[in-house]
Amino acid sequence: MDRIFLAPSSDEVFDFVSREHRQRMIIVAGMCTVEYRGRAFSFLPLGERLVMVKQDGCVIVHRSRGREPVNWMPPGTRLDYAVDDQLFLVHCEKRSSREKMVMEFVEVNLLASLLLNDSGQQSLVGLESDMVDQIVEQPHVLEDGLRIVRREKQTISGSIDLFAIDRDGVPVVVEVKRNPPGAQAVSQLEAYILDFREKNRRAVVRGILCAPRVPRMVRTLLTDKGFEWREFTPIFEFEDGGQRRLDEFI
Amino acid sequence: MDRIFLAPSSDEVFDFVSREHRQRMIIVAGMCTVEYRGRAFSFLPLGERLVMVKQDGCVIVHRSRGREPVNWMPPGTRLDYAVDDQLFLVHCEKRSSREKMVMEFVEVNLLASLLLNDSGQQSLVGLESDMVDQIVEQPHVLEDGLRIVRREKQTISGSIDLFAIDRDGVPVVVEVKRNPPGAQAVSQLEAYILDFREKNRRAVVRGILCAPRVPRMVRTLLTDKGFEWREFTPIFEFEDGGQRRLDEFI
DNA sequence: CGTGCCAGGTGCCCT
DNA sequence: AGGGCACTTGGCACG
Repeated sequence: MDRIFLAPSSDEVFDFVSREHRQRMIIVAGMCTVEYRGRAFSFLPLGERLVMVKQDGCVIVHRSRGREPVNWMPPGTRLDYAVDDQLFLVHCEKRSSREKMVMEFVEVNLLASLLLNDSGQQSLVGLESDMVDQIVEQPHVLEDGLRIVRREKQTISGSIDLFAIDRDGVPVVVEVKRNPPGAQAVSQLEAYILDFREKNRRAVVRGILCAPRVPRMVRTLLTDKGFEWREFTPIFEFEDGGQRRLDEFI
Repeated sequence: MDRIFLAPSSDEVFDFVSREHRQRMIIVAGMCTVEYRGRAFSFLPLGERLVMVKQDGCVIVHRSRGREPVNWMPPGTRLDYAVDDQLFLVHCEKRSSREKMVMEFVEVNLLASLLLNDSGQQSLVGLESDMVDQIVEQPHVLEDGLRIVRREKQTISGSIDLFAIDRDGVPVVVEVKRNPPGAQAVSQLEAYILDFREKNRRAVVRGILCAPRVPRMVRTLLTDKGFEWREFTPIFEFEDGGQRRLDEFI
């Protein structure tokens, strides 16, 4: 099922990866250098890393710490393997995005291939879209009498999350943030509003920033610019019928 | 050096990880479910995945495709291993960020530990800061007679990349983007400008958006709002003395 | 600690 | 293919 080498020679590595490439996920751990040229330029001097080569052509280089790979290539990358002067070489190139990565292995400690049979779909709730869903279903969480007119309304300055009409018939632009917003969210809202007024001859329009928590600084900024804010923590439903707030920890 | 098990029993897995935990990076490949509760809620049904547990306490779950892990826990996560009813269980919890991940292994195909000796520093050029460096050194790439006054100037609406004075003594706000900017970058610039005028009694001030490429739509938006744009592709120098433009592919 | 912002961001969905 | 935007964004620098 799974195939493994411990401390293989460069030739053994070459034979192995040539046989397994794009058939299985390949794992190579060893002492190497990594050079990248494309969207930026980087060089990683000699050291021991773990490399994954997936069947979709993406390459991921991990160091001993951190969630993020130190180097990588996106899915669709073309790989060429070679042995030169006892070094095991991996040339990665993606022409469409014009980028390239080269790894030179001085030594390979672990070499393995895996066939991961994995077709299940991950369920995921608690995203901003779930939050918007809830506001659409129950607009009163923002304020009584609010009527949602449109979702994801396109404007020249970007798209706004919700466009609504309040109980007095005044249009309302609503920007929803799942995470505590910064000044940037206010700028975004302001741009929408200015744009709306521009296009509608200085019509009266309200702007609301909605998030589970709105930092004090942002509140001040909103108030200064004549906008409003709402704090709203959504409640999520699960397949088992349970409900849970996003800020509950279990 | 590196330690490996093929198709170990749950008890063997438990003994192995208990011994290696935080001593070496641990790799577990096998059939499992993954549940996450924290910043969101997710469930991944039974399937074969590759899991890395690093010494800094981060956990990374990879599927057969894609650069991104399907599940993960950040550095600093506390792990508990257990065997229950032939299942190998991994409980991951990070109290500071109130999140939790649970993996249940029905079967483990590959189990390994790695001691990655890796101390070298990665060099990386081509970032936005490198681009700003170049403008500071040679302001004429933006326009003749421009004098850079400040870098990373703080404003209430965020920080601006460069603050300068043009040949006529008019203040200039410069926003630098490494990647093609969107409408958001214009909003950001606009917020700075509005803020500046507010604080300086409607003083005359110019706004420039500088990027290697400025999309047509963004140009229009900038022009509408009375701002300017510059296209500027930086040239990077390497330790070997070579120079290269970021848009050159080799 | 939080706050702000870049990233070789990645991935998804839209036109 | 390109634009726009959320992300369990991650990571770092700074107050």
